[in-house]
Amino acid sequence: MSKKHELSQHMNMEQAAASSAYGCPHGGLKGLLDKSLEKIGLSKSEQKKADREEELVELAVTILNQDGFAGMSLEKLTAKSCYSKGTIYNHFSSKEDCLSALCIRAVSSIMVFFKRALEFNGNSREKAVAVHYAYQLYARMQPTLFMAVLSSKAPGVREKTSSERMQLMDALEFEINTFSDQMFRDAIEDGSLVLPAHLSIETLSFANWAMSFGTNALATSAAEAKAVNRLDPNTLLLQNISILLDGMNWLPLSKDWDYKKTWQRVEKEIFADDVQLIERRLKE
Amino acid sequence: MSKKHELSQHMNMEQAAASSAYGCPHGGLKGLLDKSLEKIGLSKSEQKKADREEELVELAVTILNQDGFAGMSLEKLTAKSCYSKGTIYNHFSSKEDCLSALCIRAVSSIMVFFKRALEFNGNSREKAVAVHYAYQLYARMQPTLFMAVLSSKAPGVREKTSSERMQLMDALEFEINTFSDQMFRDAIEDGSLVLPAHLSIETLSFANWAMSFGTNALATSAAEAKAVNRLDPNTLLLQNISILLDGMNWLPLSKDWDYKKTWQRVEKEIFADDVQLIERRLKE
DNA sequence: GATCATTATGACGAACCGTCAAAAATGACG
DNA sequence: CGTCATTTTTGACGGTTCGTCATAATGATC
Repeated sequence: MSKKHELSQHMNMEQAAASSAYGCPHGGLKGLLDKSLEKIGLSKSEQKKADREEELVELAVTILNQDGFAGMSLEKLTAKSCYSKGTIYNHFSSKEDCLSALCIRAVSSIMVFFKRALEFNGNSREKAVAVHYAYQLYARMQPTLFMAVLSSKAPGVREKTSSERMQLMDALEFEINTFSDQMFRDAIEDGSLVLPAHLSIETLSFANWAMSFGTNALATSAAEAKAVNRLDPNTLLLQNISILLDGMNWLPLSKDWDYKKTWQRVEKEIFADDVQLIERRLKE
Repeated sequence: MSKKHELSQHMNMEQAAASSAYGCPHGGLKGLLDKSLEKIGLSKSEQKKADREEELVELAVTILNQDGFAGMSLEKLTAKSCYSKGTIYNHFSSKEDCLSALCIRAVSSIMVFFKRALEFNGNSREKAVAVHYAYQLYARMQPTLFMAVLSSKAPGVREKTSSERMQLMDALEFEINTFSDQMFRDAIEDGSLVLPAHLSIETLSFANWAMSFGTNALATSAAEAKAVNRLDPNTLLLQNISILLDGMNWLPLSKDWDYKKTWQRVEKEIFADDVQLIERRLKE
């Protein structure tokens, strides 16, 4: 029996909508897309597989959001999808491999956010602030996925991840690194930052990342604990970053510039849509 | 059949040594300890249970270190211990509850480290540096446990943790918070730190924590990745913290004081034994 | 040593993992 | 078309882990 026939019984509207865009076993309107996609140099079967992987990752994200990190299982993914176990394992060599796929998706999204943030019109330190805003925004939009990225670095997960995916992962991380380094290079270039004695660009770049990551991770996972509750979550990261960048002597210093205004401008000028999305979700 | 009889067959020396100190079902030399322990106000049965819990947590830690986070299971704990499933579940209401117990153990150890660090002879900023050293040292000694503390904050884990353990956890976190805040109070007291405009002690304390946590977490879990590899792991945290504390204007600033020397003094004067332990472990 | 309360045991059903032989779909070629 | 080799899909299966619960063992009390 084909799982296809269960569609109308077991699928809710959301899922149906999601998968009809691609199509189960030999799905419907896909032919229309094929031509344009073949241009990229993928054979039909390769393209089909890529499409399905996209579909499965999407589905896995919804499971992750519903049932949390530990609740995510390939069994559930099999049940929710219209494919069978074997096919699922044809895409993901293991549960951990699937998790890594989710993380690649997450990091890619973050990178897109970062690039959007960079379009903010301001001085080099303001641009850095905008990038931090983007990071914090993503952490709030996708808390589980955000934390999952960290878990995916655990040895147990890495060991069970396919080597191709590992390469992709590493390449992405390298891209983010380069991106971060570049922000500091730009700042040195335009004179607003002078490399402190004994410190390299890499060191500053890492410190910057560590602070942002640490703040977001604690804010995300310790949200109910008192340590974080006592502080204003909206400007937590801004404050922490301001202290750090002041420590680097990145001009203009926070005493000479209203970065809170910058923060709000970023919110309104670049990420208004996404913020609205969060707020709408909170009301429900 | 009692599991006790399997001891000589299935237990290795290590485990046997560990459990003989307490004793399976109605273990041997325990009576000697009972009197002194009763003073604290626990009945024999309560004490016995507490002892066994201690033993189980110890055992769980070894499993965690061997098989990693995901590999830890109450099934394995049952197999390695000399008790049965029911008894194990009598101590831990679920796998997650057990994990929380491990984290409580971890945070307690960290707190002990912190207090030792505070005994360092130096100015207030040096003492803060010593505490960071302690944090980083623990993260290197118990990387899996260190990361597990974060995972235990996930909603899925908290939900399945017994309420008593949750309370203990929250109390511990509060203690660490208070401890951190106090460092800043002391610094303000002795005049080496002036509260910057619009910033509270809580804000500084949190920034300090976030930076330390972020650095250690990234260093621990991204050790194989290039981002961290390119930097010196031993002074990573010191550098990051130095920038941050400079940003707070905590005197003496890093340009006026050799904190690398402080760092090394802390290592030698307070944590020499533990560092040796790590290095010995690396050689094997 | 008879009685009752507490604790320990391991068999059990359910969920999940990852594998694999068999079935179905695909597509190349006459 | 029909044939047949290749590729993909399927779901049944063995193994592990979870958490529960009826039953058995233990211990306290009189």
